[in-house]
Amino acid sequence: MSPAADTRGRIVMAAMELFWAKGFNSTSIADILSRTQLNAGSLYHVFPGKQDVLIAVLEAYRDGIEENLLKPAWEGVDDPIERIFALLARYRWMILETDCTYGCPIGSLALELHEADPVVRDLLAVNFANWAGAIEQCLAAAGDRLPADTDRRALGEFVLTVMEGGVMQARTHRDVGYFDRGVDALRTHFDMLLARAARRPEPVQGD
Amino acid sequence: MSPAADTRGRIVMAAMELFWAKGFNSTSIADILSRTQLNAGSLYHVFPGKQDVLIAVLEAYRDGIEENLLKPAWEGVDDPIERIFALLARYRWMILETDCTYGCPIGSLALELHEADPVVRDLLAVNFANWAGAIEQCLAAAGDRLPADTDRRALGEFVLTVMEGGVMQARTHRDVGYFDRGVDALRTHFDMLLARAARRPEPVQGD
DNA sequence: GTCTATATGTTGATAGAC
DNA sequence: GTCTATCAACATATAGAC
Repeated sequence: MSPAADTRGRIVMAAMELFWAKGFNSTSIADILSRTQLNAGSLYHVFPGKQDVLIAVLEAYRDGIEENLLKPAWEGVDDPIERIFALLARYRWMILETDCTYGCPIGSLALELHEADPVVRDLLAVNFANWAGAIEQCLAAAGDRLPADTDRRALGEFVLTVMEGGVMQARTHRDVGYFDRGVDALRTHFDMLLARAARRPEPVQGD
Repeated sequence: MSPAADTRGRIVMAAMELFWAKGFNSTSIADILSRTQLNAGSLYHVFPGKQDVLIAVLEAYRDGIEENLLKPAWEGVDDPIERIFALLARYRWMILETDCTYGCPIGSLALELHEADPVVRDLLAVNFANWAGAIEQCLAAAGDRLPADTDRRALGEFVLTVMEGGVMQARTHRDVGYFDRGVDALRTHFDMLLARAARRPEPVQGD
């Protein structure tokens, strides 16, 4: 790996943590340099400006969702519906791990950057879409356990909504209970959907 | 009304709009002075610093929720369940009115301010709690139309979650559809709860 | 590619006359 | 209470030697 690639990687890693902990605007280039032990020249040799660091960070989230988020969350969980709640359990764990200061990095950036460049906004949107898309695949795998008229895309987005809203309220109140109650409500939602599908089974081919 | 009170009111109003449009960190004192046509001396005569302007803004949201948000949303809507969706419809209207750039001012500030002063955090929490509390009152008014074991506090928070998540995704994708699908899912949730309560009516006193 | 020094602008906040 | 002028700190980004 070339030295520049290493430098780039160190910057992206440090910026990822700093943007998550302090936000984009409150993170200075000096913060990134301090954490990476690099000099301004090195950073500006790799990135034209601060926004390009943000873009690289969002690309890293996009490219790492499978390996860094879904894979560890779904370790040993095969049932597609339970995978949804296993992912939410992982967020719960992160909330506890950070003393209820955890914020979803994508969600926080999405709300912090009010007049974001189209490239940045697209990357935020792609990150959301991939997250919800992963849930949607679980819902597809659940097949006819869900009612036939279930909008699986909408339900995937709904799970993302519950995560974001739960994380937001838990952080603001410094209390996981707000996240837990949201997940409980979502569990009730799924229970009712599954019960409805069980009461009115799908027409089987040949009926 | 004393001149200072007028000055204070103008600053709070301007800051409210600016924090909503640009965020707290990206709004400078100069922005506020420019919009209010005031000078630095006047602002710092009323407020010790920028954070105190934020506190005043959050207090204004807290004190205005009934008059500025709930009252207009519930004009002519009496059914407690429909009031919930009328409030969400008002958010939909704001999303459209802003070309899908609308962000909930409280939610945005809650995620932007990573290391907020306890006073600020409490005010954010109170704003959330009052919003969810207003929904909870609707749910209480719905009485036995909802299942007896329904956690009405949790469900009120859940409605807030759906609003925040829907607004967040709609803004990021610049597409109301994301908000609409979230509200639809919540409608399904309520329909299932109401149907469940109708199937298993509450034990009536004397049964 | 990396270093140091620095340009250039903006920030929140203050001083002191009126 | 309001005005103007200004401070000190910090921001992003650049220049040019090595």
